[in-house]
Amino acid sequence: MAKSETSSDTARPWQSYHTVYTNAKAGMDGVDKEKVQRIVYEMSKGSKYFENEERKEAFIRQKIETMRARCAKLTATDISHFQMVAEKRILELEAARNLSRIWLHVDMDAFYAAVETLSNPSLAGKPMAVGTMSMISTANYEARKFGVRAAMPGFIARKLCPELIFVPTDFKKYTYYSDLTRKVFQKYDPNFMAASLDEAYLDVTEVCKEKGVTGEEIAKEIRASVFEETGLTCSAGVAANRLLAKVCSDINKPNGQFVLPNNRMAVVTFISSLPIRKIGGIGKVTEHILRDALGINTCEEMLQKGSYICALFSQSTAEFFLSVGLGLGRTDTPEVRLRKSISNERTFSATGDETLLYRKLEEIAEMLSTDMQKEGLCGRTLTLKLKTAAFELRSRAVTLQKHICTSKDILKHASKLLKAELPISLRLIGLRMSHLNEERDGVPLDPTQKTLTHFMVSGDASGKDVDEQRSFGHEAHDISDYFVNKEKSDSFTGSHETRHTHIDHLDSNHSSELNDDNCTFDSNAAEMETVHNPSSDVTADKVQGTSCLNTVTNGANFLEGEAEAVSSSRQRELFLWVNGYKCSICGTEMPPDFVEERQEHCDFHLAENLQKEESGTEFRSSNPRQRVVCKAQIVSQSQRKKRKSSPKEGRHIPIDLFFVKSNQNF
DNA sequence: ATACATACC
DNA sequence: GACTGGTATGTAT
Repeated sequence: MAKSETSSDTARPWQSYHTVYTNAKAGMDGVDKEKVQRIVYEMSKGSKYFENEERKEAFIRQKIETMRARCAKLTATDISHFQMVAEKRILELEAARNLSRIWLHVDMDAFYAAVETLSNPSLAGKPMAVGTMSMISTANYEARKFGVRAAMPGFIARKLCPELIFVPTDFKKYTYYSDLTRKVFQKYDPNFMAASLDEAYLDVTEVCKEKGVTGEEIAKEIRASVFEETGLTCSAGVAANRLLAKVCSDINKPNGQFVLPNNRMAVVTFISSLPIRKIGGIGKVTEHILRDALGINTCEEMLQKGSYICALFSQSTAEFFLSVGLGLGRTDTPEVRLRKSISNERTFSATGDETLLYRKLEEIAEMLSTDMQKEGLCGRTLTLKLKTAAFELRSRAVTLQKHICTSKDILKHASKLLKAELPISLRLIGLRMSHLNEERDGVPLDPTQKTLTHFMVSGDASGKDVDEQRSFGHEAHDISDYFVNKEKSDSFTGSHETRHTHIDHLDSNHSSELNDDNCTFDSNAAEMETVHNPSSDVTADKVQGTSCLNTVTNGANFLEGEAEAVSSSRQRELFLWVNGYKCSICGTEMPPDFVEERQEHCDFHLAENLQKEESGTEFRSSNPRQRVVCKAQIVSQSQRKKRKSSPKEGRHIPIDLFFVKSNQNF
C-alpha cells in the first residue's frame, strides 16, 4: 500500500522561499496560495521583523553561494573519492536497516483547536484559531481553508480570514485531554514515547504479535479508542521506524492513517519521491540549502548526490542525509531522557529604558526560579537571551561554581549579563538554566553523576545502574511529557529520528570536515557522549609516542601543491582502523565508539605528516595523545557506553516520586 | 565554555 | 496595532 500515495505529496509545489512562511502542511488543499503569499507579504513588508528576515535570507543565500562555489571547485578526483565515501556509507547504513519493528506515530488533529471546540461546541464548523493577535498556535480546518495556520501572527490570519474566531490557549485543558490519550497509548505500548501533548510514538511490535493483528488494525483500534475516550480524532502512521511513521501519519490527516509495509522495496519506493521537507529535522533552511546548492528536492536525490553531500557536510550531517535517502530511522526505544535546561522568556514592546528592562529581567528571573523550584532543579549555567528591537538574537552565558535556583541568585548573575549589553533596545528577554542538577544541598543528587562516580570508583562496567545517560535527540516539550512517561521513557522529540537533525553551517573549513570523512567511517553506532575523564589520561604518552612517527610515507607525496582537500583525503584513505579497532598507522587501539577520539587521532597523524613535509601548523596542536587512554580504560569505557540493555533502575521507582520530585534524573 | 543557528510543536 | 515560548542539538570559535 505504500507507494503511490506518496506522489500526491510530491506534487506539492513548494515554491519556496517567497516570504517568510513556508510550510505546506496538511489541510491546505483548496487554498489560493498565491493570494495567501501576497497578503502575508503585504502585511509584513517594511516591518522590523521583515527586514530581519531579509537579512537572514541574504545570509543563507550567501552560504548557498559559497557551497556552490565549493562544488564547482571539486575535481573529478575529488568527486570520485567522495563517491566512494558515500557508497561505503550507504552500504553500511543499509546493512544496519532494521525492518523488524512496527512503529506507530499518532498525531492528534488540530489538537488545541479540537479541544476548544469540545468545550465550546458552538465553534464547530467555524474558522477558529487558538492563540492571540500576535501568534497563532493552531488553526482548525475551517480556518486552514483560508491559509490560516500555526505560527502565523493573528493579525495576518485575520486579514486572510476576517471571520476568524480567536480563542486563547488553555494548557490545562490540553494537558487533561493529552493525558486521556496517553492512557490509551499506554495500553498498547507501556514504553510509548510522548513527543508533545499531541503526538506520540508507539512500538506496537509486541502487541501485534500478541493479538495476532497487523499494524494497520492496531492503528485503527487505537484511533477508535482515542476517539472514544476523548471525542477527538487523530491520525496515525505505521512504519518500520519512527522517522517513517511520522511522515506517514501526515499523509491521510485528518482522521486517517497510512501504513508503510515493513518491506525494503516499499520503503525505498515510498521515500524516493518524497520531498525532503517532509522529513522531521529538515526545515525551511535546510530545504532551501539542499535545493539551491545541490539541486536536491527529494529524498532519493540525497543518495544520488551522495558524493556532494559527503564533500560538503560534516560526517554526522551527511550520515543523516544519506539515511534519509534510504528511509532509515530509529527503531529503538531510548531510555529516559533527562531535561537539559529550563527557561523562561517574554516578549514585550521594545524599549531601551533600563529601569523597564531590569524590571522585566526581574520578572523572568522570578518565573524561572518558580519553575525550577517546582521541579526541584538547580542549575550552574545561566544564559541570558535577548532579542533586539531589530529582531536580532543574542545570548550571553555564565557558568558558575555552584548550582543556583533562587530568583535572587538568578537575578544577580543575570543582571551582570544584561548590564554588559546596555545600552540596548529590546523586545524580548529570556533566561535559561542548564547544567542542571537536582537540588537538595548536601545530597548528591543527580543520579547521573552518582552512577558515573560509582563507575569510576568501582570500575564496574556492568552498567547496572549506570545505563542510560546517553542522550540523543529528544527533548521533552512539556513538563507533562515527563510525567506520563516517567516510568520509562520520557519524552522525545519528534524531530530527528535518525540522528542529527541539523545542518551544519556553511562551509568553512574543509579540513575539519574532510577529516571527519574517513576517520570514522566505521563508526555508525556510537553516539558519543564520550565521557572523558581528563585525569585518567595520564599515562597516555607512550602509547602513541611509539609507532606513530613512521607514518604514511605515501601520504606525504600527495601533500604537494594541489588542492589540500584532495591530498588530505587521499591520505586518509591510507588511514584505517584495522578490524575496526586498530590504527593502521601506529597500532593504537580504539573502539568504534570513540568517534571523537578517533577523529582526533586521525588529525594527529595528518598533522604529523604536514609538519614533516613542510612547516605545517595547520591543524591545531591538540595532542591526541592526551586523548588516548590505556586499553583497560578504553574497554571499560566502551562497555559502559554500550549500555544497551540494563534499563532497570527506572522500574523500581514509584511513579509518584516523579510527580513529587520531578523525575528529572531518571 | 560560549555564541549562534535550526528545528519542532 | 507590529511576528510566541520551551527545549534540544549541531557547528564554530
